[in-house]
Amino acid sequence: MGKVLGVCSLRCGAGLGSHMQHAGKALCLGLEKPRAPGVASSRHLDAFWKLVKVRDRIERGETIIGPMHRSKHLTLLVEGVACMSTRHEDGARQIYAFYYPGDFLALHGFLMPSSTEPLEVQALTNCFIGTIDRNLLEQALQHHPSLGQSLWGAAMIEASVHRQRLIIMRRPALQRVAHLLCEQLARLGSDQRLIPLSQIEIADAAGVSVVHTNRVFQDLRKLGVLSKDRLTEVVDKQRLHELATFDGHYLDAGEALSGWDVRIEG
Amino acid sequence: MGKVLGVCSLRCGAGLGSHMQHAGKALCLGLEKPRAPGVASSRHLDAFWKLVKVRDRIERGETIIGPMHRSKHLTLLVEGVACMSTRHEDGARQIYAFYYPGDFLALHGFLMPSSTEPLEVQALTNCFIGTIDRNLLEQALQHHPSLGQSLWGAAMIEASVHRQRLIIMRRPALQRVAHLLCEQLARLGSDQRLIPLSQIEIADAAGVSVVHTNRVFQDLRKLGVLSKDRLTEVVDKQRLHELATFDGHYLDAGEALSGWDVRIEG
DNA sequence: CGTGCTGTTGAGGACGATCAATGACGGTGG
DNA sequence: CCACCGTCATTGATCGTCCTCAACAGCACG
Repeated sequence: MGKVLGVCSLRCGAGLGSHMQHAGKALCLGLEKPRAPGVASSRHLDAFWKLVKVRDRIERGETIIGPMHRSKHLTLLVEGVACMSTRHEDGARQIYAFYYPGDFLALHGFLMPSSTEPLEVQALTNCFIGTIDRNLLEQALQHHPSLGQSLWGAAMIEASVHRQRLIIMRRPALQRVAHLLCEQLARLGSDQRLIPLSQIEIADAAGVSVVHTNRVFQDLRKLGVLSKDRLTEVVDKQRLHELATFDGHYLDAGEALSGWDVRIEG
Repeated sequence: MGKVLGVCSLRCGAGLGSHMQHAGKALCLGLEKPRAPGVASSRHLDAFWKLVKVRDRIERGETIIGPMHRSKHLTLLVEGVACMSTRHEDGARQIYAFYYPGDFLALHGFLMPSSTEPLEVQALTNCFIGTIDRNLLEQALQHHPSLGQSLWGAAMIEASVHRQRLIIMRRPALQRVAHLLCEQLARLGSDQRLIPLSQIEIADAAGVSVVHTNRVFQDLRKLGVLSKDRLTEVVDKQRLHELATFDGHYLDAGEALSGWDVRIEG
């Protein structure tokens, strides 16, 4: 079996296939609409999408956005998988969030350019990223104020995800991993069962050692939740949700921020 | 460590005797001038402060803001100590943040009224709270746009605090507790050495059992960091910072959000 | 065919949870 | 003033989860 890495899915555009394949092959053939966490599709997004220009191809393992990044543009993941992380002083990697096609990268870093947090966005597979110039975004936001709501909503959801993770950090490793898997399924889309992450990456995000993560995987396989092969494939989503006591509401922006209008001054 | 302004903070004026004491006694005697992150000039804050009306006295242990709170007003802690928390299904309490006089309570809940997170703000001592009506706030924000930046900046700092806590959750208990104490010192102010929290509350926030928290306290006392009496009193702040590898930058709003303007529509 | 990354398995040990009981302190009512 | 009570702090003992170290197997890639 091929590696899981390199697989990405498209669930933004309606007609786009979301087939899984392996290793290093870039499969996303196009991306019609951006998908930020919590940003439901709307007519404004069409206008938004026109602002995006594909800028760069990023090799797997490279840093997309560095620690002291003061962005004059907003970065968007067009294709591939990435994560936001920091390094502990002992070298261990703390992963805060995974990003999939359509996600804004380090949104809070764009909204708060002066943040001194040593955050880093790293490509977990070969990626394509798009950028939106700050000036262009400014204009768009003036025409479509609700777009700003979406931006802020997405940032607030990032915070919700962090809070949620604080909760499960106090639970045993199996539930921690299970919850993380649930979250990825929810982010990836309804019919997605294959999670494009390695055990190492899941371990770094769940705060569990790689060895123990592997044992948890085996437990989950015995429970009939994960498939037997080397892939991270969920075969019993219902059971997984039960094990994790997962409630995906915290990922919904819903009508978040309704009534608010965000715009950019000069 | 420059300006450590705290989370969601409209902090008391500097000259005010806001000395805290141990569990049970709420001693903040007054609150004259608010202070908010990211706003150098205080003329906006004066206008802001006039909107606040003291509404209620909250008894220790009571809930200030319930889980499904859809606020038509913004709540502000005038006096006392409070915390934002959730309950685990087993009854354990997860504390996300402590609030001190001048802090906004559950700011994200105000910015995202539709959030379904079961968050709760609870009074840890007898408290006085103030409220700002949403309509009034709306008007004020239109006259003083930078206030909106402050609101959003404070919300983003809440997220930073959560992220930071995710980092230290992977470190041993002593450093976890030490870091939490550092954070409280930074939030309380420069000269404050007495932390108005019980070991139980610190345990619930640090994710350590109460028993083990007590043992950590004793270790910290042997290290000469905490005083010998039953109070949570820091006598060697420098050493505490070293133990925790604390860097308070993540609490700075700095010039966050400069260039942004937030206002409220209807 | 080596090299590197990921996944897998075993053994030993540390950290911290849990249970249980006691001490210290403040407040309350008799 | 004293007995009683509730909350918080403290201590000991036991046990489980999970980390660490170490080695090896499978697979992709040059």
